[in-house]
Amino acid sequence: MAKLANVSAITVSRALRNPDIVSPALRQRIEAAVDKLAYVPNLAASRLASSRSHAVGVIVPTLYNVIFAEYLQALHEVFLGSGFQVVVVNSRYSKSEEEQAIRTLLGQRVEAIIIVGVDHTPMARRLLKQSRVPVIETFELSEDPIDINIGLSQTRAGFDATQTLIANGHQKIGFVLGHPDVRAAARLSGYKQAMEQSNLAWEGLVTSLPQHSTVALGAQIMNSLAERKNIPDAVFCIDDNLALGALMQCRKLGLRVPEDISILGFHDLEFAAYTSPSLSSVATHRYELGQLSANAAISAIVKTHDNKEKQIDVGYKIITRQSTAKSKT
Amino acid sequence: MAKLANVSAITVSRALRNPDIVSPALRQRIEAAVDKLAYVPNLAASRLASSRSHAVGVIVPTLYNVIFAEYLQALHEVFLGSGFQVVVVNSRYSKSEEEQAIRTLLGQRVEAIIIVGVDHTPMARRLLKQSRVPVIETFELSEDPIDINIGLSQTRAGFDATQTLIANGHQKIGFVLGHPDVRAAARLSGYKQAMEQSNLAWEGLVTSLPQHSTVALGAQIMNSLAERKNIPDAVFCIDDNLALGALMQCRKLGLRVPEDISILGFHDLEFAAYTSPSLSSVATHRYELGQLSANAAISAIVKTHDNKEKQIDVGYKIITRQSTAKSKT
DNA sequence: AACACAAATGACAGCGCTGTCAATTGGATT
DNA sequence: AATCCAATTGACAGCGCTGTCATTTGTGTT
Repeated sequence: MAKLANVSAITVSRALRNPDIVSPALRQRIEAAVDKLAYVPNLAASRLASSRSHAVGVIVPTLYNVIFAEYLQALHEVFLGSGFQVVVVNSRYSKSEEEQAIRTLLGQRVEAIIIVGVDHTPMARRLLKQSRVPVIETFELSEDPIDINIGLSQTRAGFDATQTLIANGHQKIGFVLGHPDVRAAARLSGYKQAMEQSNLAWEGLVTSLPQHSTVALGAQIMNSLAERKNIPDAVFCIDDNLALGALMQCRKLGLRVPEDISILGFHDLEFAAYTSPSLSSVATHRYELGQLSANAAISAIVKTHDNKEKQIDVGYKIITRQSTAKSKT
Repeated sequence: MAKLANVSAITVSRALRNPDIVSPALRQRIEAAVDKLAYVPNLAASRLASSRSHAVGVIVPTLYNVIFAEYLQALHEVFLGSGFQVVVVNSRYSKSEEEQAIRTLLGQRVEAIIIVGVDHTPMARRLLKQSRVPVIETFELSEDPIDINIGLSQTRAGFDATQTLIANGHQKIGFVLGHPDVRAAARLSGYKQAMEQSNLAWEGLVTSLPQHSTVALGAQIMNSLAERKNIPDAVFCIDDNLALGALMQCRKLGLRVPEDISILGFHDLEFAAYTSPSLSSVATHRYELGQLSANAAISAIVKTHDNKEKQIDVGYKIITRQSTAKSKT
């Protein structure tokens, strides 16, 4: 900054960070100079000198899924209101990229790290632990949280959802998913537990393709499912995108939903209530998850109290709409 | 870094940045120490000392829309491969937040700024110009680019799309949108031009609600549209989410698509081809946009050649599917 | 053995801010 | 008028790296 606009560097620093403590005269001169030069302070220098980054890091597996967009939205709202910059990094569902992302964030000396998932490389865990920054693991429940853990039991959600289908009298319940990330795998495992508990077979009823869950994939899978001799009488889709694709494909194939086949989604995305027929789903509370995570991070940073809860289960809620109904058999 | 692991700081720096130029013996000692301490270099210090941030800034209006997720995906792929960190900031469709975002990014001394849109506050323009970092404005075409501009004409896209509906024999063509951001407004303006050119009235045919475009909103608008005495025989929706909601609501209302009403979306989102009936739309090339932007940024940073193109029009493509058809009248 | 040259390592200063403490200024108080 | 105190302002050093140049070491050549 051209302190050639009359004053010492430190006064400029003060005027910019806390205008009130500088006299009006100087403040005005400084503001004029700042404006004239379109001066923007070097954050790297500021961070280095103050040893505060005023930044928090967030690691998500993808930006390509609305659930994380919603979650990030909530995080942003809380953090920006508190003067923190949010640094979002995408691990692309890879543990090694996640470890890399952690290094990047720690290198920036973020003041907290919020990370989706509870499975990390051993090195990633060490980095997080030794860094001594508050760590919040989210979306899942951990047996052994690094620090704070806010999530829901994906396995129980899969189990309970399957139970509702079984309770509706379905026996041949298909499970469809794309490339199984950790949370999808947990839901699948819940499904299998529920099936086994009711002495129902699941072998041959699980359809998985390596792509990420999309409407297109849902349509494609439903299409191949329909070519079999015995079509499932209910299908539990790993997320609502798959479910929507399945729903659409059923229409094309002349399969009636829910009369011929029940369809259950997951996540209760915004559109679920507005499809035709409307889509039953399992609501996960992304927004709340984001808010709780952000607030937990902030309390941990200012550590007013370390009576902080170490683990919060935000649960889930099964939403029954038109796409699932009692079996006619 | 505990150079208490035997060597000078500068050697650690070298070993970490360019292992090849350090002897195997030292390198090993250093790696061992780094591992032991879970040492992560302070990026702020590095950036300050080297006056390189190895970061590029991206400003998007929202994370809550897949088109930007797709776009960011492409940016990430190109930049991460080139060793740049991508810093994403969300302006939430606000010009003042955008200006703030620009300050944040310039403060971090990002080496290029990629920004969605071509309308900025005067101060934002000044900041960008005086900063001397390469600036890439995208998604729209600018009359007066700050630096590089890669986009498409939203107005022409709106115009041409409307033309195809007119060419199908439709006369009462509705236009529905949520809260009109700049690009939506441009498409609307294209629609009006096309209608006027064919001597068709558009007054009373434009329905706008202040929310962001969602499936829910599309259903809601279609519902209110259907309550009128004379329902439009075609509807141009500002994006595919609205169109999907409209499509679903038509089914609920017993309106046949396209027999009773044609529906045209925008952006050609992934699901458009898989709805039932499949959705006609206007393909915008987000992925290509992202790749071109990233590559333009990289060339500008290394400025191998400044024979760089200043403006690229990536165009759009009207995709006709089942939801639009010739009018029966 | 003497020399030249490349490779490996280190010393030093400085990037642009801010924490800390000292100096100055201008009333208010007695 | 002398004293005191709060409000302003500045001096200085240092945050943890890296650019630059100097020094040391090792190898090959004649």
